[in-house]
Amino acid sequence: MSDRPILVWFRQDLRTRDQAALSAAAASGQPVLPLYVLDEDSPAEWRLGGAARWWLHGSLLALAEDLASLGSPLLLRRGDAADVVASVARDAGASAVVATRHSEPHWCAADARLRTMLAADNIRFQIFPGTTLFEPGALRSRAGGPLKVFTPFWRACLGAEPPTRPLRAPATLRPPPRPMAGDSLDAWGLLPTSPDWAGGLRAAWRPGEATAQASFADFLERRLGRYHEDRNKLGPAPAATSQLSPHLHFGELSPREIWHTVFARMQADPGLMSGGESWLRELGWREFCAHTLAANPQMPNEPLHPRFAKFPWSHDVSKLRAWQRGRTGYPIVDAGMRQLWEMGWIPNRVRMIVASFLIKHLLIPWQQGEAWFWDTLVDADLGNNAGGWQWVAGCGLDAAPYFRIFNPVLQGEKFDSAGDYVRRWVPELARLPSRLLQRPWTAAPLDLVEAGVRLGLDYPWPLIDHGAARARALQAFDRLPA
DNA sequence: TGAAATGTTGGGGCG
DNA sequence: ACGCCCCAACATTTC
Repeated sequence: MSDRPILVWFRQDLRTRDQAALSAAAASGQPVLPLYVLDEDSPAEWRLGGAARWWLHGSLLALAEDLASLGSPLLLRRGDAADVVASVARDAGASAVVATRHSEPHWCAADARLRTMLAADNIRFQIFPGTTLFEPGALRSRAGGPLKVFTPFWRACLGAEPPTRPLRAPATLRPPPRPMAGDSLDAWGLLPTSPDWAGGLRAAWRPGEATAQASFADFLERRLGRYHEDRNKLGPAPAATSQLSPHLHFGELSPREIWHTVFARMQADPGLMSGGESWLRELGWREFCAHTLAANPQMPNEPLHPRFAKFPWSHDVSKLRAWQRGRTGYPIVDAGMRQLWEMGWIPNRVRMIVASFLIKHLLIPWQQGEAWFWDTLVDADLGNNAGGWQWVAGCGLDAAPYFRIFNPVLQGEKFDSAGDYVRRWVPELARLPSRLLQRPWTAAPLDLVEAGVRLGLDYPWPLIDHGAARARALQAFDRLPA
C-alpha cells in the first residue's frame, strides 16, 4: 500500500455521500488530500455571481468540517484551477488526482489541460460521474445525435439503464503525512461586506450537505405526494417547491440519490406516484440542460437557433433597471424580482413570468436577464440558466413558440389567486382587494385611497401597456427570417 | 409549462 | 308554439 496521497479535487460536488471520487480515494487505503480551488479567472465570462459566492462560502465551511471529522482537512487554494491542481499534486507527491465529471465547457477545458500536465509528471487522473444522472452524450436519438426535444429525452432517460446506486460516505479518511499550507476561507472574501446585502440569504438558507439531506427528507415526507397539485402554487415561504436547487447546483445532494430514493418511495407508496413523477421530471429538465450545454458550449451566450442572432432587441437601460429592481408596475413581476433580490431564489413558475416580461414585453436581450439571474440566484447554474432563458425566448431547444407571451395579470390571478405572494413581496399593495391586486392601475380612485396606494408614488404605473407590448413583440418576432 | 380571437352550441327570455 | 336574439360556455384557430 502506497503512502503517496490521492488528491481529491472538489468542484461543484461538495458532498461526502455518493462522491465516487472521494470514495475511490478512501478505498485505495492511501492518504486522501481534498482540495478546492477558487478559480476566478478561467471561466472569464461566467465567473461566480454574488449570491453563488455567498452560498459557496457556507458550503465550503460545511464540507471542510465534514472532511476534518472524517480525518482529512480540506485544502483551499486559489488561482487557475488546472495549474493549481497540478502543482499541489506534484508538491504533495500524489500518485493520482480524482474528480467528478463536470461538463460545463470551462471545466472540460480545465480537465484536458490538467490531464496533459499530470501525464508529464506520471500522475494518474481519473474522472468519475456524479453531477448528472447520465453522462452527457450517452443518450442519443436513433440517428445518433443529441436529443433536442425534452419529452423524448426524458423517455430515453427513463428507459435507459438506471444510474448507479448511490454510495455511502466514507467512514474515515487517512490524512496526508505532512499538512500543506492553504488559504483561509475568510480571506477569499466570498461574503459581501459594505454593504452586507446577504441578510435575506442568511434568513432563508443554510448551505451544506447536512441541510441538503434534511431538506430532501423533509420534502419527501411532507410535500412529494402533493407536488403535482402544488407545483404551480406561489406562496410566501415555505413554497410548494422543494427549494433544493442550490444544494443540487453545488453538488451537496446527488441526483442519483434523489432518483433512487424517489423511485423506492413511489414503489412503497403508490400515492406518491404522480407527485414523484412530476418532481423527477424537473430533475429531468436539469439533466436536459446539462446535456444540451455539453453538446452546445456556446449556449450561455448565443441562441441555439441562429436565426435569432439578428433580432432587433431594445437596449433600454432604464427599463432593464426597473425590471431588476421590481419596479415594472406589474405586481407579479415585481414580487418575483424583489424575492430574487432578497432571498436569491424564486420558483420556476415566476422565473418564466419575469423572463417572459423582460424578453417579450421589453424586448431586452435574454442574455441580460440571464446575467442578472447569474449574479442574484444562489442556484445559478450555467446550463439551467441558459436553458431556461433560451426556452422562454423561443430560441432554445424544445422552446416556447415566440407567440407564447405570458400575460402577467392572468398569470398572477391564476397562480397567486389569493394574492399571498404579491402581498408578501410588494407590501405597498397589501391592502388592495384581491380582484385588483394584480392590476392596480384599473382600481377606482376610492379603492386606491382605501388601500393607501398612490400610483406613481407608492407603486409605479405599468412600465408598458400589455396589449401594446404584446402586439409589438408579435410583430418583431414575426419578422424574423424563417 | 399561453393568450386572444374566432367559431359553435345550447339554454332561456321574449315577442 | 315558434323563431329570434343574446350570451355564456366550451372548442378551435390564430397569433
